Amino acid sequence: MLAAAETLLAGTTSPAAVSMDEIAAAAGVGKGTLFRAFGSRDGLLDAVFASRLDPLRQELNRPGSPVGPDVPAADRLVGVLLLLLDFKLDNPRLTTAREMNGTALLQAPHYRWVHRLLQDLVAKTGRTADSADVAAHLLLGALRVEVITELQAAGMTREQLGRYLEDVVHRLVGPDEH
Amino acid sequence: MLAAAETLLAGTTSPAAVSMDEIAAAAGVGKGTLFRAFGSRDGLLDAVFASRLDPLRQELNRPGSPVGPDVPAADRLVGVLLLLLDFKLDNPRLTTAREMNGTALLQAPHYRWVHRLLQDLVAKTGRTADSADVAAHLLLGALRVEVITELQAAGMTREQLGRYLEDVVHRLVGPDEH
DNA sequence: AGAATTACGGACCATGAGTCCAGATGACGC
DNA sequence: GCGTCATCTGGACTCATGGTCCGTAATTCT
Repeated sequence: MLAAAETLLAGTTSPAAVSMDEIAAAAGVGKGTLFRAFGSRDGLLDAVFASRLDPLRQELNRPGSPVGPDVPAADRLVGVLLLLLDFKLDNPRLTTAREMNGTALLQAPHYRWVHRLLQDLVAKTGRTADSADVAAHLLLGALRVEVITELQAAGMTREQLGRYLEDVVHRLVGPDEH
Repeated sequence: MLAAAETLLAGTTSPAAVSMDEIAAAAGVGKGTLFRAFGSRDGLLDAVFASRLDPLRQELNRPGSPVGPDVPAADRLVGVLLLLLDFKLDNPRLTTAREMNGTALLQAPHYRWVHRLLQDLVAKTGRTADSADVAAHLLLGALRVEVITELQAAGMTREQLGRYLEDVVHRLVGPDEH
């Protein structure tokens, strides 16, 4: 089912228009089964998302990786963000489906997870928890598909996007001043 | 009709659940009329938004106002953002209705308008047009209802939000470095 | 093998955006 | 004042979609 959903989402220009009926049909399964397994459309989307995000999670835990647990916070932060950028560039439809679907994005499990990670990393660069909280939201805001898409449409390349992201990080994560 | 829509939106905790039927009924008008006047749900929402935003627009054009056309860009920028913050704090439901309704927020007329304004102001503080474009998106990202709501829920007061916003501006709008 | 429990699928329901047309309302000429 | 024509209006209707429900099939247990 996850695979079917993923394929369908990737193959349309308007992921919001992919219905649960279609996904069920494509997965060769009844609608009831789909809902029993995932609870709701959001649940399904989250599950697809989680499965896609898994390699990234692994990479973050693998000691020795360029974004592994031992890397200094500042570098790791940049690394993670660039990885997320790549993820969004590689899975635009899926991300769109999740980010543009009305329901509270900030409550979604993967958002909370990434936010937490970023918050910790930012905090380690010398900011209070509160201020790191805010900064993490801002960094994630900078990565919204809508924004990225818009910038791409305006002619920015992947590399330029990466550079702009790094710039944002540097501006945003300096130590508190007051 | 605008007034009816506004009232209904303000009076519910889940603005997404306010239907066009309800609005039509509350306005004492047929659904057909509603759609003829605004084209679609989005159109109506935009219209309500625009009407609410009008005083703010006026203030921006009034010479002598603290955010008027003659104020130095850096100050004006902060002023405008604080005004927008106030607006969102004062109209949380309306803003939620518009920001959380799936359809491309960045294409909405008011978003484009504010973005343009911010971009110009940022550019005047010594950044290239491209970089100002990005910065403007980030600033608006910092003002998303979802984020603001979350921070409020975490216990931040209006004043703290204002201060955090100012901090973001200062971090974000310095001159380009590379 | 037969009973009991669980899982399945797709018909069914509820809701809400957007359409459409029969009739009301108003403008205009006589 | 009245008939005709054009325009506008309201709400019944269509259609799409998320989510539920239940008869039946599969599976497990004895």
